[in-house]
Amino acid sequence: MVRHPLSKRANKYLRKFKKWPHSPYKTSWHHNFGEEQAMKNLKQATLEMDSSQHPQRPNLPCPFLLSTLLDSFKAYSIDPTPKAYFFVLKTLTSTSQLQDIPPVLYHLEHLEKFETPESILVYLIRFYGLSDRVQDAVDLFFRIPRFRCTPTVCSLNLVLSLLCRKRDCLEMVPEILLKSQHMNIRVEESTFRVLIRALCRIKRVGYAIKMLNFMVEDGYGLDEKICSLVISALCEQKDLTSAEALVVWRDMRKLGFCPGVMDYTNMIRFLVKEGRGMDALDILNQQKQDGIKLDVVSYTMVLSGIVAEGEYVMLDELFDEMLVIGLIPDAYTYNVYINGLCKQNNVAEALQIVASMEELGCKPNVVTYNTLLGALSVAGDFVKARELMKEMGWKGVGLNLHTYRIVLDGLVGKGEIGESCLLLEEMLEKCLFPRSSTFDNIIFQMCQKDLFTEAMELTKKVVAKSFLPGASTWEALLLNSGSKLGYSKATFSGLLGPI
DNA sequence: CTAGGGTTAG
Repeated sequence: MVRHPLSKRANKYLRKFKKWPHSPYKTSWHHNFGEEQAMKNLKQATLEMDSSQHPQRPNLPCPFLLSTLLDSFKAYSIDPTPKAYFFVLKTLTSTSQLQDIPPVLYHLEHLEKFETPESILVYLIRFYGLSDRVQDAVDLFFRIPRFRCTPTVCSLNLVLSLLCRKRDCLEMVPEILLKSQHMNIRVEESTFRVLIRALCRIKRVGYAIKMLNFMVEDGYGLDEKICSLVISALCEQKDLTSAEALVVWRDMRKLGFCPGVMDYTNMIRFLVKEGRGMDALDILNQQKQDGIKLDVVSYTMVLSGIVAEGEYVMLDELFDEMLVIGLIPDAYTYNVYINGLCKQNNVAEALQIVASMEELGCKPNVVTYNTLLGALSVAGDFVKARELMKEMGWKGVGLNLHTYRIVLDGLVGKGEIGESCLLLEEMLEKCLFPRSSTFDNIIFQMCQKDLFTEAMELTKKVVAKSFLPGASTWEALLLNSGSKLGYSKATFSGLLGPI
């Protein structure tokens, strides 16, 4: 390019052709320059404010940062920009100078003319909401139009999710939804999602389901993720019954919801927990029909539900079915099945199953043994029970508190006081305590058999271990004491121990 | 890709 420096077409920005080629402050170049400088000054002032611990002046009509902002821009004869306001607001929030925010907003609302970007307001609303100033957040939301800003669904969704975080704010949701219509914000699918998610999170599943219905009524398609979310929340709460849950499940399926493995599992677990084993079985069958892979866990849950309902024919059928489709039962499954047999007083077969599970390389665990011991105790076969407890010992299956309590309760129930005392001694050595009613029962039976001294001795022993017998123990001892033994008050104060 | 999800007892 050939230059003609003296011609009229010379580069007008070259210094030697100045003065200012344009009136200052009118080129965008200058404007940008001014803005940059103003921002620089503002930021600089902010930094100095931090390092010099600028004193707080809470009642000042024009707080420090705001006046700095205004001054900085005035110095370059340009109007403050949204960006500058945003910067000031961010600084104020991150340095917790909340008292200075309202004046800034006042300025923004009344003294500026630009359309405030929604993002600035969204930022502040979120900040308010997350710092426990939900009312401020809501107020600001309603005030958005006054900043010459058209609120969108973003602001609405934000406010709604903030409200849903707190139970006591929840009742404001309908009002917001209503008013948002007057603000010309269109409720979108995303709004429903936000609401449903929030409601599920705070376990207001009933409302979540209502919202889901509204969503469908409004013609939005069923969202699989949202459905799963509702199902899992539904299965964790306890206000809605299993019957209601089944209705929700059925309706969703009618609308075309295709549940995934986790949905089936959640549903089954919930129904079983609610004692609806046969309903759980129904879900399991749906899963089978839908061609969704079944696993040991689902079968185990359903089996336990079926045992709880006493449907033993079904129990056998389902257990067989499980084997037929090639699933390998594990200890959990066997334990459920064994429990089923024990409930039918079929300890002999239960023991056979234990033997066969060992052959299959599935080791019985403490649950297995506890189940068996419970059944043996009910049957009064304490010889076998003792045998099993020994077996647990050499098989390395640790006896736990339940093990002892199960057998002890069995012994006491059958009036085997001698054996009871022996087992109780064993327990005390390991610092395992019986249920207090069990102990009361032992003492009561001893007193009935005139074993008053022994009862006293035993009570002393447990009290020494800081186990507190129930009222019945004291009652039994008192009723039987009077005439038979002369004892001093010291006996009882000794019993009560240092506690 | 796997782990986790599931069992007994007043």
